[in-house]
Amino acid sequence: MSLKKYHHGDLKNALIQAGIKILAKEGIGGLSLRKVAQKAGVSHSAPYAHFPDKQSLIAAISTEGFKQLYAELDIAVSPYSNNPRRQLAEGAWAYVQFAINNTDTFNIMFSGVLEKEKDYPAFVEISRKTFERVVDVVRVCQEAGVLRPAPPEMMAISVWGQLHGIVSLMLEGQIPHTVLDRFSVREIVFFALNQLISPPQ
Amino acid sequence: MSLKKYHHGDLKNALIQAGIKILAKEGIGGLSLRKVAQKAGVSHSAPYAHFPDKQSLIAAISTEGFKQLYAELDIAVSPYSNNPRRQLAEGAWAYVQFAINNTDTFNIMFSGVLEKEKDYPAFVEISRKTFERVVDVVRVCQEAGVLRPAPPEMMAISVWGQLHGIVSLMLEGQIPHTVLDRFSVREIVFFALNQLISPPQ
DNA sequence: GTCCAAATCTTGACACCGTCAAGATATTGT
DNA sequence: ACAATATCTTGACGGTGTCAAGATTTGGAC
Repeated sequence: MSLKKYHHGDLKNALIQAGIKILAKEGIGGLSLRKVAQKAGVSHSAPYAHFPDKQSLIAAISTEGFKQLYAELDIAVSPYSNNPRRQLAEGAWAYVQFAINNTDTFNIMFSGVLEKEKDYPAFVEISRKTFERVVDVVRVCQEAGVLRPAPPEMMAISVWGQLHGIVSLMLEGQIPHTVLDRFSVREIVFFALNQLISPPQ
Repeated sequence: MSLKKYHHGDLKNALIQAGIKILAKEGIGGLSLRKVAQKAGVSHSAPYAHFPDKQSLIAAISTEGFKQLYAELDIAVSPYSNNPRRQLAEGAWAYVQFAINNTDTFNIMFSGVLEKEKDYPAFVEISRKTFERVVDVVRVCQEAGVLRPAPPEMMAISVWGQLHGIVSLMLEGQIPHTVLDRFSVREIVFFALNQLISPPQ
């Protein structure tokens, strides 16, 4: 945590950043501890001073991804705190954008690459916090009649699940091109979201 | 394709079956070509006579998974061809059951493990066929007024995405236990699905 | 039936990987 | 100043995907 440099400086963060870059450039398959170490300019087993194993580095990268996702959701949503419908739409679109613009990070966060998430408190915490944020938006929407009355967590899972499912299938190439030729991603996403939303007025 | 045995017998299928077993027992992390070869009783590079690389074996396993998923969907849906609402419900639940009962196969099929799906025609074909089946069910539901009028492919993506997203988040441990304590998986799934369905009558 | 080309499988090697042990080096607290 | 600790290096281990070379089996042409 100190700003002062010793052997390397803040190697722990350097490793995380190197990992994020490699992930973005070469995908999950190209992400190895040894490559991360090399990119940070240290020997192949230097990372073991900061991470007990590869899973732990992956957990740190995933946690960073969640922090970024949370931040982007917050930025998208905050300006419209008095317009629940708009807030939901902007948040939803921000989620989709994040997934598309950070495919591999998104995959590492949500695709079973991290095997025992509950072992990593920071990951659990930011993931819980993100879900709470979604629940809050959903609750406001319900109070404004934009979403139907129901337990807000339940409705939040419907909304989040809807977005998450569609964008996952899209990234996986499971949406046939016969569909993608006729409709834009935006149309698909908002058509689905609108199924959950009560008609205006 | 011949039923006759030569060196091993139908090694290609034996490798796929061995892979499926290892996948179910040890997860994706435990799936290696060498282990698959050993389980099939051949040397470590025998698989290269049938699969150009590991991705290709994974594609074959994924394809097998899709065939099973298609079969289970079909079995669940067929008995109710004159009851669209029931058909949708049974199909949806079958999808969720498949994901829960075959976590790792499901992950290999949908979680970016297979990197260039379009290179594997059999995979593309069964995946397309499965989507078409969903579209058919959706279309019937629309004609019966169970689902709202819209381009059927669009509505199919909404339904499939909804289910896929919820079950993915669940498998990933992203649904907080505070929610899982209060609601069963069945309640969560059908609450979400009901958001998409027009009220009866 | 014989023989040859192709398919199938084995052996051995290579570079890369995650991980660990032993030791070197720098930092921190006393 | 020194001892305890954190950090990093070197070197090793078994496991991995992949390839090349060669052995073995098969199926078809004659």
